[in-house]
Amino acid sequence: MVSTGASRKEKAAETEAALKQAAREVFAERGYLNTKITDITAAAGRATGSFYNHFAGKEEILEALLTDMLAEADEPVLDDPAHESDFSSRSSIRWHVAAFWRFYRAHLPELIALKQASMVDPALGRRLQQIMYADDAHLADHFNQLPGPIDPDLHLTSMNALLEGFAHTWLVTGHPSGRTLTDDEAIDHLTDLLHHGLAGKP
Amino acid sequence: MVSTGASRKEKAAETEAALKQAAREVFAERGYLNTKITDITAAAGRATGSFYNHFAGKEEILEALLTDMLAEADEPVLDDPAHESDFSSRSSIRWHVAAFWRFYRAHLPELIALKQASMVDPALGRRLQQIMYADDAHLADHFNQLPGPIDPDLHLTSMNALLEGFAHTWLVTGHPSGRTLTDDEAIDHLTDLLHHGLAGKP
DNA sequence: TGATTCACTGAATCCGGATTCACTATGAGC
DNA sequence: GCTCATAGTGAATCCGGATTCAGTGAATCA
Repeated sequence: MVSTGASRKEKAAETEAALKQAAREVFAERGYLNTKITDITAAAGRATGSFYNHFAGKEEILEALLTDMLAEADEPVLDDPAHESDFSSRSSIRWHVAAFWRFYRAHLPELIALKQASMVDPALGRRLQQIMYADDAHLADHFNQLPGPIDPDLHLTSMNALLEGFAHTWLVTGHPSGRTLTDDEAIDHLTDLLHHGLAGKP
Repeated sequence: MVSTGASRKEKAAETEAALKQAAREVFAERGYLNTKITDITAAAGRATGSFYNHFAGKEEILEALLTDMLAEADEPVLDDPAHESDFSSRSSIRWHVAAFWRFYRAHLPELIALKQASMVDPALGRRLQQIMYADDAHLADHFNQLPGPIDPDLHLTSMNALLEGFAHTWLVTGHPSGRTLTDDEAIDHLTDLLHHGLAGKP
């Protein structure tokens, strides 16, 4: 089942890549907790035991996927260009929301898996989150630029809760009504809510 | 291990109650997915097999807990008295937030379990959510009273995401810093955010 | 009182899935 | 070409936990 005409290392790398890609697919399809090792190997077209030539277990392949994901992005979750470094204007809020939304959409499999794994094993979750949000501290600074008395801890957890929960509902589980959103609809809505609350544009 | 001097039905009811209470305790302590049937029976001081005299499995005891929870509350999640039936003023928003917060805090075990169960088994999740939020429709109506163009689906999922995610972080996993919040701090923060966005009180 | 039923009990059984490992095939080194 | 090292293979094994069930004793009923 392995393609031919490649060196040993090439083949090994190929298999590892196939396993990772297969893992992304099955994680997206049925979630992390519901996938068996054999689901991954089957999707990758390899034998069961082959998995263990590359990873110690499900946790490890998830870590590898998260590492890949972060390596691929310039900056972890919320990119932070100099020209959009605060939350005090609608456009800067929108910029952050859009960055989050695109990232979430592009990495559904990893983020679904991360969420499920964190849920079952809080210790693992903390470790993985630490990798993911290593630069939350940057964000906290930006909140300090907002007018009025601001509590960065509260604002940070609120934003995470809102963005992740909203994205999860619309991109992963799907809205009960079956309705779908365009990226712009979602981003605009979240931006408005963060900017001026339930009242919307003033 | 069963108390004496009771009729058969009384004893059975007593055992069932003990199992439910034990389930709440271990769900709160280690989560739904990580608890074994024997964890529940051990905590209840009963034998393993006793569990199956009352419930077909973990799913069923969770359903029973959710049913109890809802029966105990007058109205499901967000109570809705006539005098606070919209989201257009700060005080009405605060009222809803406070209702949610108290409910969440009072029913941590059930809500933790519900979240975990939903995560693994979307079909079960949908069924349970349907029980829980049967009256979401009421809320949607209230959003229509807000000024400006409002989209009830988006507002509803946003509020759920924000409130549940925030509550989960502070009441279940705990904030990474170890910091804790008083109920009023949490409720005020959420109210401000919903009312006027990141800018806080205008 | 004697017979019957019911809930409780916990050891035995069952089951799904993770992990291992003896074996095969092929590229690397000589 | 020959030997060694390595990745791949998948059936066998292992393991944790769910579920069962025959046995026990107390409440119910005649």
